[in-house]
Amino acid sequence: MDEKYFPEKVEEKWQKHWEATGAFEVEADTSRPKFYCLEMLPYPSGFLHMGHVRNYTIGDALAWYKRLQGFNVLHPIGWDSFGQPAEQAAIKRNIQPREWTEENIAHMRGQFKRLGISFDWRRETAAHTPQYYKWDQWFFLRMLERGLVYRRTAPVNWCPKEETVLSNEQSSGGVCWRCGAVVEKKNLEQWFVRTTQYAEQLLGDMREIEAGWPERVLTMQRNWIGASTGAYIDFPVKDHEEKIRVFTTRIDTIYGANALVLAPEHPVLEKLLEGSTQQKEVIQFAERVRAARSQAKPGEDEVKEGVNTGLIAVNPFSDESLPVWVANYVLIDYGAGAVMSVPAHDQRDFEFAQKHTLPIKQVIAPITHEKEPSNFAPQLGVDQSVEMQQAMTDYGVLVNSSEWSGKLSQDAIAAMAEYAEKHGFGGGAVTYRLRDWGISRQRFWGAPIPIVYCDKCGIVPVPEKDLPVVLPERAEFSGTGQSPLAGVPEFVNTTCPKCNEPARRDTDTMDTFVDSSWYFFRYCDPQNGDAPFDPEKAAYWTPVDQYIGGIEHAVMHLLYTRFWCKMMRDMGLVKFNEPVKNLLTQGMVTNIVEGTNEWKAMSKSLGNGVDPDEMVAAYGADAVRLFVMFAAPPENELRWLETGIEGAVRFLRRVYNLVWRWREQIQTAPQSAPSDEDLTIAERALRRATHRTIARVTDDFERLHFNTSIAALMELLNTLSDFTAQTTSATEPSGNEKSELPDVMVFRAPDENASAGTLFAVREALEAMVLMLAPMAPHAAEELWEALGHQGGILSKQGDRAKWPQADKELSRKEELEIPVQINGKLRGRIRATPDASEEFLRSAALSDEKVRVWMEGRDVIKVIVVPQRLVNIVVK
RNA sequence: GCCGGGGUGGUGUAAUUGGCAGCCACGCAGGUCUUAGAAGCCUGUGCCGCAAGGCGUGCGGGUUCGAGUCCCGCCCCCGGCACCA
Repeated sequence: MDEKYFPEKVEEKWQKHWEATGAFEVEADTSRPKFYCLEMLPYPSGFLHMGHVRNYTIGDALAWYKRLQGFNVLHPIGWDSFGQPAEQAAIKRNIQPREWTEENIAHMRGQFKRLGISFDWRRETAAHTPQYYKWDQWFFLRMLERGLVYRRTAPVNWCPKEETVLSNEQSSGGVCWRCGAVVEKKNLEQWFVRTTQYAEQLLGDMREIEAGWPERVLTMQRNWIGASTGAYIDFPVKDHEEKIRVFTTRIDTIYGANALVLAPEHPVLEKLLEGSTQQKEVIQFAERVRAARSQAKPGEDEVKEGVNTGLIAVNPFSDESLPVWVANYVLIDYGAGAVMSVPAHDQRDFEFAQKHTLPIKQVIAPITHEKEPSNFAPQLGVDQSVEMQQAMTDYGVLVNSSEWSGKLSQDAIAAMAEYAEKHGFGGGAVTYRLRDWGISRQRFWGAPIPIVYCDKCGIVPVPEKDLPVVLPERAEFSGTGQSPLAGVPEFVNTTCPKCNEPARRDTDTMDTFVDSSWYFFRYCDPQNGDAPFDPEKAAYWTPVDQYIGGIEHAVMHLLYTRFWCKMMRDMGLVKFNEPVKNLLTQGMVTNIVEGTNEWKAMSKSLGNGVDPDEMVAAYGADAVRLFVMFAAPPENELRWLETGIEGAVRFLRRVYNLVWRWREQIQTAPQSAPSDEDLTIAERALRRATHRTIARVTDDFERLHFNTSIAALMELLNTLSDFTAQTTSATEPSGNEKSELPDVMVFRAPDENASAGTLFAVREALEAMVLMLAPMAPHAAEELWEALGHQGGILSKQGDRAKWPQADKELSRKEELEIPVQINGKLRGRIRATPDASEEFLRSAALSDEKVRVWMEGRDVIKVIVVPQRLVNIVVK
C-alpha cells in the first residue's frame, strides 16, 4: 500500500490479480445458492458511453454484493453484434462488417476491463459468430416444425432509410426504433413468428413477475398486447353463402347498427363482389386508401371515407337489413377486420355517418338518478342524426332494442353474447392488439434464414446437419432495397436438400432481436456444439434473478424474450414461464447542453457527451463508478456533474488515508470483541455506528437503493474520522513529512497507547466499511482489504475469502434516544431516554421537562400521546 | 383522449408502519494553512426575522393528537399508446 491513493496503479494491480486468479469465473454448483445477475448486452458500436457505464456498474455492484453474501454469482457479458450500423460502416469506410464489428468488440472489451467490471470472460459470446447464430437457425427450424414460424404476404412496416422491414414493435408510433424515420407500408412476402399464439400467456403470466418488474414496463406490455373483451357476430349477407364476421365490445348497441363497415383490404370482398357493378369502385377505393396511407404521417387521422358495396347484410338480432360499406377507418389486422357501425354510440361511426348522411339511432339511454331503469319510458325517434352532436359512448340502459330494452349495458353485454352463441351466430371473444413478429430483414449483417426455394419442392428447410448456413465473408452494399445477400451468387445458388436440383437460398436475414431473445441461456453453456445449451446447466442458473437495462426495450426485447422462453418451455428446454424474475430499468445519463440550461441525454449531435475513458484516466474507475451509483437512484435520470466525481474521489481518499493511518496498529487488536464494560462510551458508540451502518447498507442493497447505501458509508466515515480525531494525540506532524508530500493530507499518528477497545472498534469499522465499499469501488476495496492484513484478495479461493459483514442486532440499536416532545403537534422540547423506556416514563419525563412546561403554563392537558422510541405529543387547551 | 409514473432547499437527493421534514453529497459563504493559489481541514448554509418566534414538501379541502406519507377535487411535468371497434 502506498501512502497516497493512486487510482491508476491500484486499479491496474487488482485487474491483473482478478484475471490471474479467475476471481469471477464460476461453474454450476448445486450445493450452493446461485444468483444470475445480467445486464442487457451491448451493441458493439465502438465505444462505451456513460449509459453503459451506469448499466454495468449497477449490475457489477449487485454481483459483488451477492458474491460476498455467499452466492454463486453468474455475471456474464456478450455482444449484440449483428445489425444495421455495421453495414453503414461498411459502405462509409469500405470495410467489411465483420472486421468493423470485431475491432469494436476488441476496443470495448478493453474499456470494460479498465472499468473493472467483474465478468466471467470465459463465457463471452457474440451473435455474429457462426457458433452462435447456428442456434438462431436451429430455433427457426424447430419453430417451423411447430407451426410457430410461417411465411405470408402482408403489408409490413418499411423503413425507407434503412431499407428493411421492421416489426410492429420496432415501428411503434409510426417511426423506426433505430433511426427515427417515418415508416411506410409495403406489401411483401415475409417470415413471421406466431407471437400471437402466446398473447394470452404473455398477458396472464405477468402475474408471476408483477412483484419484480417496474409497473411502467408491465403497463407498456399490457397496452401493447392490448386484450379487449367483447363478442363476435356473424352477419349473413343476402344472396350469398359467405357471412361477415365483426368484433365488438358493445354488443349491447347492436340494435343501433346502421351498417357493416369492412376494411378495404378485407379478403371476403373478392368473393362477395364477384361480378358486381360495385367491384371496380371498391378496388379503386382500396387503392386510394393504400396510396394515402403510405404517405401519411404518424399521428395524423385520415378523414373518414368509404364506399357502399351494394351488398346487404342482415342483423341477426333484429333481422334488419344493413348496407355493407368499405371504409378507411376500419383496420384489417385488428379484430375481424370488420365492424358493425353504431353511430349513436361510437364516435368514429358517428363521424362516418355524418359524412355519408347515414341514419343514427339511439339505443342506449344514460342512467340518471331521477329515472330508474324499470320505469324509464323512451320517447325516442328512430333517427337522431339531427339532434345528436356526438356519440354517447357511456354504458346505460338499452332502449329501442326489442326484448332487450330496459336492461343495463353490463348485463346485456353478457346476455346477448350468450344468446348469439346459443343461436350459432356469434359468442364471447377476446381479441388482441398484438400482431405476429415479422423477422425477415433485407439486410446482410444478420443470421441467414435457413430456407431454400426449389422450383420443384417449394419451400424447403435446410436440414439441421447442414447448419449453420454461413454468412459469406463479403458482399456489395449498394442500398438497392434488396438484401445484399441476393448479390452473392455463391451464397444464393445451392441445391435443394430434397431433390438435389439447383435451388436458391432465402436472402433475408433474421431480425437481431432473435439473437437477443435467448442469449442469456447460451451464457450458461457457451461452448456447446450440440445444442443451444444444456438444459441441465440452464436449469441451475436460470431464470435470471436480476436483469438491468434501459427502458427502451420495455416492449421489444422484453416481450420477445418472454415469448421465446414460453416457446422453449413448450419444446422442453426450460421448465418455467418467465425468464426474468426481477427487472431494473435504469434512467438516462444526461448532461447540460452548452449554452442552455437544459439537461439532455448525452449525444454526439448535442456535443454534451462525456467520454468514460477520459473520466477513468482523470479520476479512476472506482470514483467514476462510485459517483454514478451515488448521484441518483438507479431508475432516475442521472445528471452528470464533474464536481460530483471530485466528491467521490475525495471520499475514497479519506477512506484510504484512514486505513493507511491505522493499518499497523490494528494488527494488534484483540480477535474477539471486548465486553461493553471494557469499552469507553466513544468506543461503544463507534461500534454501534458500525453495526447500524451494516444494517442500513444491507437493507439498501436488498432494495437496490445504492445511493443511500453510499450515504450511509459516508456517515460512517465521518463518525470514524471524528473518533480518530478524538483518540489522536495533539502533536503536529514533523516538518519533513510535510515538505516531502506537500499535496497530501498529513495525518498525525494515532495514539500509540490506543486501548484494545479502540483498536477493536476501529478495525471492526474499517473492515466493514471496506467490504461494503467493494461493490462500488472494488479496486480500492481490494487494496484496503489487503492493507488491513488479508491475503489473496477479497474473493480469495483459499480460506480467507471475505464475507459480507453481519449486523449485530443488539448493537445496531441505539443506546440512547432523543425523543421529541410536541405540544399540539409542534416541537417544543426533547427528552433523553433508552430505547426500552416505558410509556409511563416518557410521559412523566415529557411533562416535567422545563422547556415543555413553559409552553403548558396556564393551559389544561387534555391528552398525552406517547409513541415509544418515537415521540410524545401533549394536547393542551 | 386513455393508461402509467412523478412534483420536497440554489442542485442531485433522503425520510420501514402516518410520528423531529431536508440524511449524504454538490454548490455557496466564512475561517484555518500558505508569500499567493490549489488541495486539505474546521464552521455555517430551507425561507422570513436582530431575536423570540413564525412559515415551509405543486394548489385547495378533508381525516387524525399528529400528514411529504392516507382520502376528495384541481394544476403542472415526464413516459407509453392512440381510428384497436
